[in-house]
Amino acid sequence: MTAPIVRFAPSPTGKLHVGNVRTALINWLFAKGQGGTFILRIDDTDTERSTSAYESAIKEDLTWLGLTWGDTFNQSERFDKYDVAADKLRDMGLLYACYETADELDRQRKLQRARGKPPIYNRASLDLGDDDKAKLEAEGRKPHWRFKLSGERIVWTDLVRGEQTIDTSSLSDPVLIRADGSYLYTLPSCVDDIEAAITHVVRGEDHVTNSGAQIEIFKALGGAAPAMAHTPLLVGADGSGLSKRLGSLGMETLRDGGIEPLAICSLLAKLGTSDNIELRPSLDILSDEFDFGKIGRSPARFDESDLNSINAAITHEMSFEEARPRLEAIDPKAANEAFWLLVRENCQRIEDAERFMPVAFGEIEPIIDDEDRDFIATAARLLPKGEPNGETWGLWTAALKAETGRKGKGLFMPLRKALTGMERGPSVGDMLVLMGRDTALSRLSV
RNA sequence: GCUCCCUUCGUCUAUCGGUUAGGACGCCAGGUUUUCAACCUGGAAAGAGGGGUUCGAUUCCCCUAGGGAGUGCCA
Repeated sequence: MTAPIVRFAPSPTGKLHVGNVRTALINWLFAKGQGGTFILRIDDTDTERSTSAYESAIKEDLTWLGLTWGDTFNQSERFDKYDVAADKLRDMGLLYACYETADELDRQRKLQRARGKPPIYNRASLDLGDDDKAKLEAEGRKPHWRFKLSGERIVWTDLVRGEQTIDTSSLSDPVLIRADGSYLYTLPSCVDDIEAAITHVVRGEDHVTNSGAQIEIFKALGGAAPAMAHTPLLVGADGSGLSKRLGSLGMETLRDGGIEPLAICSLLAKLGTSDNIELRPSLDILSDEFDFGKIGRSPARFDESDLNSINAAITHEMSFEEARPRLEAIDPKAANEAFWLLVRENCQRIEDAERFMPVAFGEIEPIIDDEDRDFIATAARLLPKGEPNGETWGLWTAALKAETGRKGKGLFMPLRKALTGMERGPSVGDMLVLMGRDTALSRLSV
């Protein structure tokens, strides 16, 4: 196969969330795995809703995720190209002026629906003569422009869904140009895909019917349609649509919540595929493992708790150097290698290390149960002299065991609770070294 | 309403008519002689329902139910 060229084409009308990111990721992994090119196209033909703030947020998020692009451009800078394509379609008689208002169309659709018929545009404007049009325009009406579908069945072999058939006679002729002269995404997308020599259009299955219409546009414009791959959409953990929760599933929210990019990519790359869902070492490995054939056809549930456990796996192995900047952001004192290596296994996110800061370097409220008071007093008395080191814990607990006869949980848990104020956490012996003898003694004072 | 797609353990899935229906995550139990984590061992856990076709259906067909998507002068 020749090297594929793919594109991710977000509209800068909002922020990236797990749904878009999955599409971006799949495109990226496919391109990378085949030695191809990943293009970032900003679909900002809707100048009303598009903002440069969203555009830079999207680029920032993609960069953070590691989804770098070989080329990027904005559709808003290419209107002249779209004009040429539109003229061509008009000359071919495939783009025709329509004069219905949005209200009229809405009424028609409701009527058709009420009769149990599919709400398809009736092509009334196709029959308008020049006189009719002149009259309507004299009334001040501006036309919008529709692409004339062939009415034939469009067939393609989808890389995910297999043989696909779209009956264009069951579709409305798509509006390509609004009454105000601006372009909808349909035509620019085809024009750009042809010019960028896109080999594979990879997007969510919400686009399958669009693809049917767009394949006709590709052909009309003289190009062959790219290969198509439509992936099932993600749904929430409860099986319902993801749309309600997009805010909490935005990249910004996840990043602020301490989620690592590789956790997101690992989950999104494997979810809904026949591969196991687990942390993978890198995007390169993920792209080596990527295959359209592994993607199932039913919607996969996106569960945030999976994200947390994959993130925990990253955190448990993260080196001090990697964690350092984020630890510094918590507290300069937290940027301590011994501390990090001790607590990381108890952290799901780097930021969870903050929880153990008071234990190592600050004040905590010791937990000493009444029945353990004598034991703790004994412990304080037997704490080896000098600053604690790697040997101290073993010597100390052995002495305590000999003196009190306690062992196992009864021996260790009271010490843990007194010294750390918690029932769970990192190794107490190592924590003892960090907190120092004076702090330990003060926590053991009954 | 109409069109398309989907439906196997809780979750992601394997199975190309004959399997003790497999794996992973999660869960439960035990172990590793402190907790958590990690690791090891074991365990519970599934073919939406109903009809066909067939010697034999999870697998093929139909119906029903449920879910997703489309049906925009959104993308």
